[in-house]
Amino acid sequence: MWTDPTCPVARTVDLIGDRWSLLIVRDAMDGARSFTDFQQRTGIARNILADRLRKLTAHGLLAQVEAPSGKRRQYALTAAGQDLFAVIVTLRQWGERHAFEAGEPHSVLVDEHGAVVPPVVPTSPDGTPLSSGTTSVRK
Amino acid sequence: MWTDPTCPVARTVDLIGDRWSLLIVRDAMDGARSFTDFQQRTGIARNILADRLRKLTAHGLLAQVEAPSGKRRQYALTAAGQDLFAVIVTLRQWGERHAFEAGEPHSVLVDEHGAVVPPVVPTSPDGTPLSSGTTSVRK
DNA sequence: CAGAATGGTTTCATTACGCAACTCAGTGGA
DNA sequence: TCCACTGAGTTGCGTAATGAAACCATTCTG
Repeated sequence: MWTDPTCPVARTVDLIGDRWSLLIVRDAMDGARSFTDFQQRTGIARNILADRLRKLTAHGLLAQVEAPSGKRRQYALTAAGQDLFAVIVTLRQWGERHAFEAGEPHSVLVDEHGAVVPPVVPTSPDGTPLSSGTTSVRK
Repeated sequence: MWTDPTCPVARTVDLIGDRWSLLIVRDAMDGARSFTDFQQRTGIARNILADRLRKLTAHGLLAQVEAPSGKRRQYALTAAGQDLFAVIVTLRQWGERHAFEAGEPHSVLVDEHGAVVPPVVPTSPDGTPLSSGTTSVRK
């Protein structure tokens, strides 16, 4: 099924590598829970949203949970879904750096004190910043 | 044109949020340079590969460069393309954690000394690890 | 120079996506 | 209780994207 079945990047892209899944996860992290909530935030077509919610649920990124007080069922991120946080953040930071013209306004990710989240950078165990030139894939 | 014009995540997903673009970038980081090289590594259809290489080039992630000794032109990552390193790494690490059965073999990212790259985690300026619960998007 | 390899393009069938209309169950107010 | 309303999808259908395979023009290579 995969070109390279042992590559984690390929598997991840196979699960969330489309136009909408990551935006659904983004909005779930930002508090979206209901069908219409997702639909209005993303602007996705309703049938596609239904399909993506099904797939994300089937793959264990989302789960349908009972709402507290007799309300309708809602979608919530599972632990695996929450764990995409670092992916969303790096995507966001790349976009901030490269997808906007100079001076063009865009939203910014801040921590609970309002401080801008500094760039996420992969490092080796001793803290040395890494790049594609200083890393390799071991099979 | 954009899904959400001010969200960096949406813009980034608009550029590379499909089944193949990220795999092309992954392979470029792993040394792929020629058309057939990309085609064989990813298994993508040739017409789609041509289209993606055009788009990635148009968006400034790849550039066509003259090869050293009168060889054919090749594709190389631009600085913006190289800067996707953190995105690829977080996708890879998520996949390692969640897209494989226990004990199922997969490739691993190592630094130049062969040490496994530790999990990338967003932090606030003081080094505190962050999650979706401790961050928010400021418009 | 002939043959092979490279880097695509074209054609056509299949699939995915997007929009609008429709269904259906569960509130919610009079 | 009755019935309108909202939320959560599903269905139908037209358009766009994708994939497989064949085809073509340069560029190497012997």
